[in-house]
Amino acid sequence: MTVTLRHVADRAGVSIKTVSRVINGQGEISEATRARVRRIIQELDYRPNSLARGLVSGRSDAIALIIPQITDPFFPDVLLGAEAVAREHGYSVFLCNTNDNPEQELAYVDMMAGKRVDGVIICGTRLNAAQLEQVARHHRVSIISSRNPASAAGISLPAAAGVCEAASHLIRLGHRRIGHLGLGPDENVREQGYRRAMAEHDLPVESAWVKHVSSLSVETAFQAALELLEIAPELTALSCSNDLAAVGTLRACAALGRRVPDDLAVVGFDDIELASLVTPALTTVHVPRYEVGKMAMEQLLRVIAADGKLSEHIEVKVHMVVRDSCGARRGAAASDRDLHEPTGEPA
Amino acid sequence: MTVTLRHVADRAGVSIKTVSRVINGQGEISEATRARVRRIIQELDYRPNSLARGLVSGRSDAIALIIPQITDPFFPDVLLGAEAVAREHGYSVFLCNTNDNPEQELAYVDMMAGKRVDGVIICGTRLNAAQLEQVARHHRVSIISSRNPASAAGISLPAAAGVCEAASHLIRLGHRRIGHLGLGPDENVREQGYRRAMAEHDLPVESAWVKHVSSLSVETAFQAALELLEIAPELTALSCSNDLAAVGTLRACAALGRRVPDDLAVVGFDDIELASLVTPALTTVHVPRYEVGKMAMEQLLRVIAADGKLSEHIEVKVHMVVRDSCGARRGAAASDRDLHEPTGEPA
DNA sequence: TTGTACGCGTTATCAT
DNA sequence: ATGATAACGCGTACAA
Repeated sequence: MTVTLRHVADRAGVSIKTVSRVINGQGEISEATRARVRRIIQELDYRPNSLARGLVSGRSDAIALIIPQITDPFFPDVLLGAEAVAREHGYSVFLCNTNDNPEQELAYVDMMAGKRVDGVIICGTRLNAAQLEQVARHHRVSIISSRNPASAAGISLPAAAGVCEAASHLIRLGHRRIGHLGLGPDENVREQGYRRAMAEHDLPVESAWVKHVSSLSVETAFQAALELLEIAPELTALSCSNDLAAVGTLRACAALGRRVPDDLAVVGFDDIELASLVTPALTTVHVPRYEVGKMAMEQLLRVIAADGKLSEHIEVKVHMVVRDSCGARRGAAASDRDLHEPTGEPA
Repeated sequence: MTVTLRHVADRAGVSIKTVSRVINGQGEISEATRARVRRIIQELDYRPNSLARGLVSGRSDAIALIIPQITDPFFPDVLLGAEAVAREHGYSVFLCNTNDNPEQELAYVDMMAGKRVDGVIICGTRLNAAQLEQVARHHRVSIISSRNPASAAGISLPAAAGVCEAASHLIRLGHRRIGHLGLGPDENVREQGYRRAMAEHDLPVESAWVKHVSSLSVETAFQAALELLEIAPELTALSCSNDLAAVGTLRACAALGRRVPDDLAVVGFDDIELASLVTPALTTVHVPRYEVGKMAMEQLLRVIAADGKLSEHIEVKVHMVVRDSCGARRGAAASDRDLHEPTGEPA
């Protein structure tokens, strides 16, 4: 039923190798036969079978992108960047959404190994260091993380430094009782950034001030923030592991009647589009997500080209974006700072 | 380098067929050899090559999901639902992001045909009816759309009816000069819903009231709304093709100093999470996206099982969600309607 | 310039 | 219960 090289060759009265040649543009072929073969290919709507091709070439021209939650707006941007580069280079991408589940993540790694993907991008892994090392040893990977195994190539996000900067910002604004809301108890790089900022300023961190959630969504953060603010009403500021958590906190404050930033200052992380769309707009740390995805894929291409022998990390830069959720606003109207300036804006 | 059946067979002192049998759980195998083979497989970390498997079986256990923009929060949810079902059934999913570009969409369809995917889910296609028919004839597809080709199976979204309902809501609130902002000029199902509502109520639609954009994002909608409201300041309400467009409109109103809903009522479509997070919260039409993705994948499985001979559409239900952006708010505090009710909420 | 024959790793058909 | 062998569709030596 399905058209193969054989069919095209027979129909064109040539050998399959000749057809193969015109398809891959190799060797010298007479213009006449080339044209004829091309026509037959069109007529028969022939399409090379990637499976067969991959079987012999040992390459599948596919890569896997492993992420915890595509519904977190952080990841679609990363995906976009990675996919753009992948497509440019003829690669397709398998999307592997792990639902924040380490076991599902490992299962996907295995599955993708079976698919003989040429490489794997792991972003926002929920694996522990040992597991990640293990995966990196057996596969060609490009890891996007703030805790990259030394043995694996990838993109390094200065998350601890970023959160530290954000927390320091709160401290500079005069806050002393600052809490943290984030993933826990294991994935604590960001929390460490918060703790570092507190330590550097000789500020105590009460254990009740740190709240852990199992996944970062507006809803889970909303619940967690509600509990946190009940247990630790003395907090005047909250550092959140990402913007979704910060938005959940905003909602919790609204529900509790606490005004932001007056009654509670809030900082997020990631600078997803949502951060600038909520009220008050979030002060947060910008991560160039599209670039990160792009760089991760470029790095993966290098790993593939280097036959796996490459373990370089590239560190991206992040920077704070000050908006309204901490009360330290510099001029300008709240509504249009992050969009192009409209012409003739009325007062 | 890579471990094959052969290696396992040799090491276990059996034929490759025997190994194949224990892997696929076929035929009668003595417990002894089965155990031994299993052990060797573990030792060698053997993994069946899907490419080879697919070559002979004619199946790749992979499907393609084609979407215009993963950064539109509509699609991640659809993806999640589709992926969950896919994984349950042992399928992997290729993500094909077309960037709203019909040519890239067609290119992806071709590419995926080469990959010998077992089926394709097309969601939010930018192809015209003829192109879509064409694709549906040559591939096993499940199409998520509000304009499903009769010949193809899929999930049908009552977008026109939904927009009509939303626009009618505006009309019931007393609005007469209502505009529409959406994708154009081709993909106009939603616009038609708006026009139907206006027609049913004998209201005119000035050509200046309908604004087309080439893609639906906050940013493009912001620009478009700015222009629209300048050209047609007489509008008192705006029906938007989706929530992102509605949020862009909200931003434009903020920039122009027009209050929502007082100076302009706004309705969206999709009910993405963002809709309930902006201020004022959007009145919109809820689409059960996760369910849609799930159903689409289930439908695709049926198409595959039926050997492509299936063209049934399943229509999903949508419903209006009234929030604050039209001024027709029923009781309750704005902030917590869409999250679980907190205990002991202060006044 | 073009063709033949083999192998990629697996499943399936027959034997034994 | 197990094994030899032929496909699957394509690329690559090696010939011609």
